[in-house]
Amino acid sequence: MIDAVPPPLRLGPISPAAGGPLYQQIVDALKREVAEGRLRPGTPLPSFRALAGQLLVSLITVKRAYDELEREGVIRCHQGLGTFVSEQATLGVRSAQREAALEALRLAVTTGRQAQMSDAEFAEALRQELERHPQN
Amino acid sequence: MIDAVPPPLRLGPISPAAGGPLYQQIVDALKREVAEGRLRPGTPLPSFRALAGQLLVSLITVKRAYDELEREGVIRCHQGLGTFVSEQATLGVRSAQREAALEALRLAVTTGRQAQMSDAEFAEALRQELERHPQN
Amino acid sequence: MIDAVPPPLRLGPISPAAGGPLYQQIVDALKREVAEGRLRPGTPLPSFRALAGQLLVSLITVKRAYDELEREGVIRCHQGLGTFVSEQATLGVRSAQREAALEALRLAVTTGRQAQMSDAEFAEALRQELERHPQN
Amino acid sequence: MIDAVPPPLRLGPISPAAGGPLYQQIVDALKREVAEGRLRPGTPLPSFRALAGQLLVSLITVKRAYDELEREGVIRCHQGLGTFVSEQATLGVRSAQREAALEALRLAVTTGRQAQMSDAEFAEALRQELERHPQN
DNA sequence: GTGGTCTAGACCACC
DNA sequence: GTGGTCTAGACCACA
Repeated sequence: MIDAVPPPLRLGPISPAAGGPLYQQIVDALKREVAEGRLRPGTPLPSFRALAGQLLVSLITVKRAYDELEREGVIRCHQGLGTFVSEQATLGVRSAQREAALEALRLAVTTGRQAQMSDAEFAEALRQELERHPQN
Repeated sequence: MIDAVPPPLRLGPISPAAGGPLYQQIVDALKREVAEGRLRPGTPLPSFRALAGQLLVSLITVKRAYDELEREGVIRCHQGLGTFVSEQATLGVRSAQREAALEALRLAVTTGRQAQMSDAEFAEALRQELERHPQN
Repeated sequence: MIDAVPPPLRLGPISPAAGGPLYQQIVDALKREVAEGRLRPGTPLPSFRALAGQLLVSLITVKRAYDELEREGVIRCHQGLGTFVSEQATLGVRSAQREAALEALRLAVTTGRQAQMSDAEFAEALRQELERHPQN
Repeated sequence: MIDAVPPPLRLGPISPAAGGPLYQQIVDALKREVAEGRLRPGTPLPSFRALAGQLLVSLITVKRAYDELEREGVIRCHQGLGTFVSEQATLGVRSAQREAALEALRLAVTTGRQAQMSDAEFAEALRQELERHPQN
């Protein structure tokens, strides 16, 4: 019996119109796949060329995204073998996302307090957002 | 008896190291002063040259910040007269800050949900942040 | 029987908030008085000081406005005697305003044509405006 | 067969003598190209450096014009990629030009009425102008 | 190569 | 004095 082939990587469209740098959009999309469990440790990633073709971006943009992800310990690039999701990827990414979420929440509070937002308003706003994004 | 003059504007230090563009830091600092009521409608702002000297940035950088603030309706620049906080400044800035806070909260939720954060964790994190920044 | 005293000059408020330069606002306001017949040739104008006090602007701003009006032949300044509406003022101002109106209309047409406005749209817009400003 | 390339951008001469600020002249010229359909959504614009060279103005002046156009939603600037006419550009510019035309017409009427211009005179002047600028 | 930011300094119009 | 515009040139981030 051979290993089950992982489903092909399906990332959202990468576009300059979306705001941020292209390489950052790729980084975020891949982190999201890892955090939500669709990309498991050990899974091989597409080659630079394959992903560049799939996302319609330049090769060096993909290279930069992979560099960033390797720097953060999410993936491992092995010369000649290919690129793989690292073993600690899921935990690492999740704790990083967690920290990012807390940071955003911190920003929300400092900004809202400047505009005199009350505890109740914050609580209500949070409740609404959580409802809109139910836990998996 | 002498005329009451507004207390001298005291902005936090502006530094290239602090992340964003210098002019944006100035914009944010001034918006904060307005939102929190320390800078009231009608108050004269320092001249370009004065603020540039005080913050140790270029005159052009101050100009750019003032331009942005005038575009957003926070201040009014009058050639030959000076620059003043506009009448609707406080309300406008506060509602904009409110919207920005909600946006940040939205980001916190989408990011945290990717890392499987539960409703309880969000609520607890919010509670802590609100405690750290009590309402004025 | 003595000459009827002209009614005191009553100009709209002059304010930096209105957009243009202060001196220009004064020039326009006085031209309007002349064009509409409330200021007749020979009528004496307030002194620099009087008008500056009345409009709450600086003396040199009034000076600049009077200079401009004299340059255009609307008023005559006589050292020691005072300032008076010139004899040809009404006709001159009216023909100048006429020309300005035509110029604005020209601009309206070139601008609107760029946005593909039709003859009918222009005619209808003109009709509405004329209704809103009936002839005296 | 080679790819179709858009015809090179041909803007009228930009000159300090023409009245307004240089950057505003550039803004207006580009809006005109968009409004009249010669510049379609998605079309790439010349780079800052290229346009600065072509118009014989400073790079910064072009930058300022592009900034203004991006703020108004007419173009999109993408770091590293270039600058493009935005998707909603044509509609947006046309409705803005329309509004500007109505505003100019409003000014024409208020100014002309001060000089006692009659309905008939306005109508005749409009007729002449429309003849001089026939609809495309 | 592209656009994004910052600097130093000039000249002008307005008050 | 004020703000408004323009220039020449630098450095950085992105593709």
